[in-house]
Amino acid sequence: MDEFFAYLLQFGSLNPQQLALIASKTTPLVLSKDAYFLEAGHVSRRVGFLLEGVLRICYYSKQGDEITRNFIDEMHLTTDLRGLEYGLASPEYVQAVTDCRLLVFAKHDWDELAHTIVGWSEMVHKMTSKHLREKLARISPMVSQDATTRYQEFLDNYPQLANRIPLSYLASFLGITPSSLSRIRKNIR
Amino acid sequence: MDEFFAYLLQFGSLNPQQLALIASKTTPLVLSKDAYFLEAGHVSRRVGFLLEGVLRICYYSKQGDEITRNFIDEMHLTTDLRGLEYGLASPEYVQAVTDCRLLVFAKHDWDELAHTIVGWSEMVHKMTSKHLREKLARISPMVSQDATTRYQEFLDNYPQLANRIPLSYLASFLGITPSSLSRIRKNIR
DNA sequence: TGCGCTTTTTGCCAAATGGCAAGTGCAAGC
DNA sequence: GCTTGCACTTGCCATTTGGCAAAAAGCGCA
Repeated sequence: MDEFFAYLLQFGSLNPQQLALIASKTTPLVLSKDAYFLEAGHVSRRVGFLLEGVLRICYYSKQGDEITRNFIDEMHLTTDLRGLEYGLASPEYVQAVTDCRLLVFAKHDWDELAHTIVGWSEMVHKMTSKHLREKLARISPMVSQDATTRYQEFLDNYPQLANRIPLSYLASFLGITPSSLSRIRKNIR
Repeated sequence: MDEFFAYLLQFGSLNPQQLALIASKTTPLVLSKDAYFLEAGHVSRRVGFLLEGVLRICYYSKQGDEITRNFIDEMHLTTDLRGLEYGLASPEYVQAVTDCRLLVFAKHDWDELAHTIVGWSEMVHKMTSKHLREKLARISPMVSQDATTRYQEFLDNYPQLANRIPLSYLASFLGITPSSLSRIRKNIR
């Protein structure tokens, strides 16, 4: 829980009462490897904070290929804004890559905090936009880089992740085939 | 100005007085082709709404190559959130690809609207997150697609843009060389 | 331990893309 | 009409990456 408080306090100040209120709205959730936190076609009505483990976001392309679009690692929030803000079904899956522990808010509680905690929606705004900006900043350069550079940047961005993720997921995230990633790894050694 | 009002009203309701107040804070700005709306190293303290023309966001890679990261077309906002929200210098340029007409807010006025118009910061939040989510949704698939598919998706996403943008900028945006884009165009014909 | 399954590595060849340089086309200015 | 500059196209060849299949390695489980 302390880790979650530390995360929140990046985005504004909260007194102990407020932190306690926030904590009282969370439910612990354990996901086994390969279990889904969110399935495509469903409306996400919750917000998760990942205490331990790795999640991935994936979808199926028109050609039917499964594509891993993003990884979520410890101490980050995960939700589907389409569901949370607009009540729309998610086109993507959120799946546990390893066993995971999360703290989960129901949408209702998450939204209600805005009425109880002054500045809460401001903080949520900052979390959302920081999160989106960081994703964008990581993905944008990938378009103009070759596969080896993309892999090395991934290692820089997520040093603690590479050895916990199956090669096939990582290859898909990098936009290359598993064979190519395997060869790239060999060349780097 | 009506186009700008229509844009704003996507994100919440505003009465005529409020619209008039907002309008009174804008300054028209004309940019000639190739002029900069924002230069790397500077702190952006304004928000622009593009009435006419095309802008691009670009930067220089470590290798010194100029890379076009994004295009902004009519009826969209442009700013640098690092400057606006955190007072940080922009690492990127915002340059006019064609002659442009904009409406511009000074940061001070933009922020002040939050005190005068109930729900303004909420609206700004929605604009920001919608904008970021859309960019992300367009860029993400590009990583896993081949160059031809990326080009065709670009045509779908920005049908009115392709013929107004120099081939070299578009190639850079797509992460390929101008020669390759030229060949792709030939193959599609 | 040994079996069956999945994941990763490797080899072989084809296709896509890059690098570079020369050629073409078009528009502005003289 | 000619020249000049710039953007785009094309040709040639090297490199990267993909597709496919087989081999090897890892892993759970009886």
